[in-house]
Amino acid sequence: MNLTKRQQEIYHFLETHLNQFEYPPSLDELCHALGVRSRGSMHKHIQALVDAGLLEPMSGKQRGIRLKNIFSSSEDAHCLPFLGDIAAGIPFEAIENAEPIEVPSHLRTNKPCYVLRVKGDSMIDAGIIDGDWVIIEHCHQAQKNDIVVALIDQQEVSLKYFEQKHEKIFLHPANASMMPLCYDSQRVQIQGVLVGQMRQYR
Amino acid sequence: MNLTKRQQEIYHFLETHLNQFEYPPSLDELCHALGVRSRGSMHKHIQALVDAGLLEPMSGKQRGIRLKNIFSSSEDAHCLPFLGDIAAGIPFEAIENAEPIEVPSHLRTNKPCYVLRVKGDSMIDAGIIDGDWVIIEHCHQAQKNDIVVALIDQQEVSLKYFEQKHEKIFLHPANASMMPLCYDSQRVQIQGVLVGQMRQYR
DNA sequence: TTTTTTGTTCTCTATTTGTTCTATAGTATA
DNA sequence: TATACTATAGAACAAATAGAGAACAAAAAA
Repeated sequence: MNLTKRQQEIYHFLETHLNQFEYPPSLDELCHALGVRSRGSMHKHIQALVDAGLLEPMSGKQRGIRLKNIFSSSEDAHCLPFLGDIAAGIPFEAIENAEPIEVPSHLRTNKPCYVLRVKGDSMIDAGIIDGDWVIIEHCHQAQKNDIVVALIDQQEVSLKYFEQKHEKIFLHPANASMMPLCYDSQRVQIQGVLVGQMRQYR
Repeated sequence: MNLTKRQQEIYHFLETHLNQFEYPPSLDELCHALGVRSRGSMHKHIQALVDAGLLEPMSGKQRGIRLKNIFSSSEDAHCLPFLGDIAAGIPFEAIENAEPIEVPSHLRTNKPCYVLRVKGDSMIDAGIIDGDWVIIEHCHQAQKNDIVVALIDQQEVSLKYFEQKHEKIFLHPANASMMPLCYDSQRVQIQGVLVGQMRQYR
């Protein structure tokens, strides 16, 4: 359903100013803010916005005007735990309280996965840049040329290409200005393998 | 049905300027914007565009001029139409049969969007590589530094940084080994702006 | 409880704006 | 020349939109 001019004005006002009120405004207060003298007229506009699915129904409650969250329909979508920045490391105990992030099914596997946010430019030549989300399959081993989340000396976490030669593990950045890292294998713990990546513009 | 010259002018104006109005213009306002003095004449043109399937029917509503949303068909909550490779261009007739692809809500806008698959390395320095999916908001104008889907001479389609200087449009690759392209603005048609990106490993 | 605030419904009026119609004029084509 | 198509102006009408204000009922506060 399309909004009329006045309805758009009012919705835009609510979008931008609703959070500036201490509590949601009454119809009279809205009238005053928008230069309308009739409460009944304002009520008609608000009701139209409710019918259009843009506001929650007030159902008689005083000061019951609320914006409807358009994207809240992601309730039943496939979500994974977002565990924060890669540099911060992964306290796996905190998965329970982790914020969920929506991930399309083709960017994950059917094994347990989680999401991290990339910090830094060490994988820039692989098209993974600062701020990207990466979807990681939670596992503890990898093959050559996998991109892995590696925990070094129980401290530092990073995203690198994986290679194992005998008792040495090489972690290759994808950045011409950085050198590969080499560790004894017992110092490196694999915390997962990269299976997907997402980026938001705007 | 073919459009007359005037109808094409008006449709092009609506494509590029409709979203610059706070709310859709009335016929009188359209007349003023396009230098026409008769509301009745404008109505006839708009009606022709409705009959041609390019605009939604106004059906008596005030300010009822809307571009027809080509993507409204199979709008599964979390899916967008996947229209194939970027190089292939966008045959908008084939949208009906387009395969749906799952896209998380935070990688799209609440305007009509579609998905393309990237071919080639022209945006590699922006972290967009061959085989990536890109989510494009369907619109017809852009700002400097937006990454756009541009149709050149009704033939070639590509993904580039957008810049407009007077009557010239510059399309900048993100690849040190490629040169920017420069065209007269009427040769370039914007088909959308990049709002999200996804990549699958494995 | 009583009082005040505030949402709801209603009627009436005015303004805005889409729709239809007639008339005029330019241009291309048979 | 006659005909068809396109474009424009402007008048008249009808529908959609917006607002005011009264009366009432539900909710919240005292």
